[in-house]
Amino acid sequence: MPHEPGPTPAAERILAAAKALFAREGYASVSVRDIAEAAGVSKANIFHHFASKEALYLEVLRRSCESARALLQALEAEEAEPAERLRRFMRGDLERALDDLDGTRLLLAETFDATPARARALVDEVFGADFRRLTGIVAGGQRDGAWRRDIDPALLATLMIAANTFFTAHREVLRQLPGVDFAEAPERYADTIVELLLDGLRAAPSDGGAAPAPQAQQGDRS
Amino acid sequence: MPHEPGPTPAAERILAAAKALFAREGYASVSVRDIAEAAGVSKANIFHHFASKEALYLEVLRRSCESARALLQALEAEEAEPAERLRRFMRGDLERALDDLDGTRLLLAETFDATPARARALVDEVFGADFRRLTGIVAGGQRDGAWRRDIDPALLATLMIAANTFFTAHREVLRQLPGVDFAEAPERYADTIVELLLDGLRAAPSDGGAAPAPQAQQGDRS
DNA sequence: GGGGCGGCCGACCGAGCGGTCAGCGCCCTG
DNA sequence: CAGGGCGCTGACCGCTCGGTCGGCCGCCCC
Repeated sequence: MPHEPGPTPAAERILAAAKALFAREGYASVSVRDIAEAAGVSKANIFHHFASKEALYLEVLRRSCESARALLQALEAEEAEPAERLRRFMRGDLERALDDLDGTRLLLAETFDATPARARALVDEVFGADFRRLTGIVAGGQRDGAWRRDIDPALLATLMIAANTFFTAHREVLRQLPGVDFAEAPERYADTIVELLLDGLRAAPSDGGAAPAPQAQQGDRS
Repeated sequence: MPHEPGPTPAAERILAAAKALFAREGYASVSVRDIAEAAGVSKANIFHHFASKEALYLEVLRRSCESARALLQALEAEEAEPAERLRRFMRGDLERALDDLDGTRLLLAETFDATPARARALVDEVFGADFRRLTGIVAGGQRDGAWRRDIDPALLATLMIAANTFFTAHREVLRQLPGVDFAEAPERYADTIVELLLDGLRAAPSDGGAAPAPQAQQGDRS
């Protein structure tokens, strides 16, 4: 190529240092001086490449969003039966989250207690499409007749995402919890959960005193 | 009582304001001036009651820990069959988390990416006992013979906690996700998840190509 | 009624913050 | 080889940060 330098090497180092620091310490706890030192550049150079600390943060976030979205979309290109697709999604999603821990933590911190506008933006740009695909897999299994239809696909998708999010965000707690031996075995964690959910999904459509009926049996204790 | 004033009313207002601000904005983003203004006191008065900003934060955190632990222990005093105990735990835990949203967010932020020492302290003081109780309920159901024994009780407990944590921490995202109609119905969310897990638990001990066997079938793609 | 004491305040401090600016040197072009 | 632009820097700016200090004011005990 002729002369398409793109971001300077120094700019890349700034982005990398900023990503690590923002993910580990949080936006407000990191100073531009910290980032400059970690990247081995002068503070002024950071403002030469980025308009402000916030603009730098947003660029870091944008890249993390883009990479997460790309990896998520690359997941599961081939066709397979619904159970297998669920298994692959769960494994792949968790593996991706752990591979880019800093990026994942950035996104998690962003969705944690986000404003409605922020949440909508993140859903539209990053999570929405994959969540839809996940619910689509479940709905497909239900249409096949293999799975019960009284479980909301969105709820099952949420449960799977919740499991992976928890593993990623609170892994250190998992390591300390009594009786937990899977903190270092994410694949076993993912697989076991999917199998458990799959068995729940294959059960009969809930005859007992469960929570199937849309009637409001909801008694808030008043 | 004669003269046991305890914390001054102003000190209580400071604690309340600090809790709300720390929970919503994060420790580093909140200044002592912000807290003073929100509490309607002078900044100097804050340092009159608390040695430092960090000491104030720790006191807020200590109170939130204590209250969470007390409410969790109050859950489920009466005996019941395992399934019902699981149901009550799930509902109660989620209700408590949402009732004291600020306190819950404080704890969640603390466990998010915590250092090992911090994680251990929080497990020892707050979560450990309840996690043990939850795994105990599951193990009891397995001993009864009602539930399959190839599911790790700790994993099921983790999954339940993960579901509640996710609902609490990322509720705004839930509201924006396509096809999600339970963002405003925490009790339905909790109940449906428990029923799904219960059905998975009642299934046969996993004959297929599941993830039961302790053999390492783990192939990381290398 | 006088005195002490604890809750509380306004004013102030040094440090560190995000951000600016004039200028230096390298490299590419004419 | 002259010149201009760009990547980059050290020094500097105004401001806000967490924290301190001397003193006021009202209550309670003698």
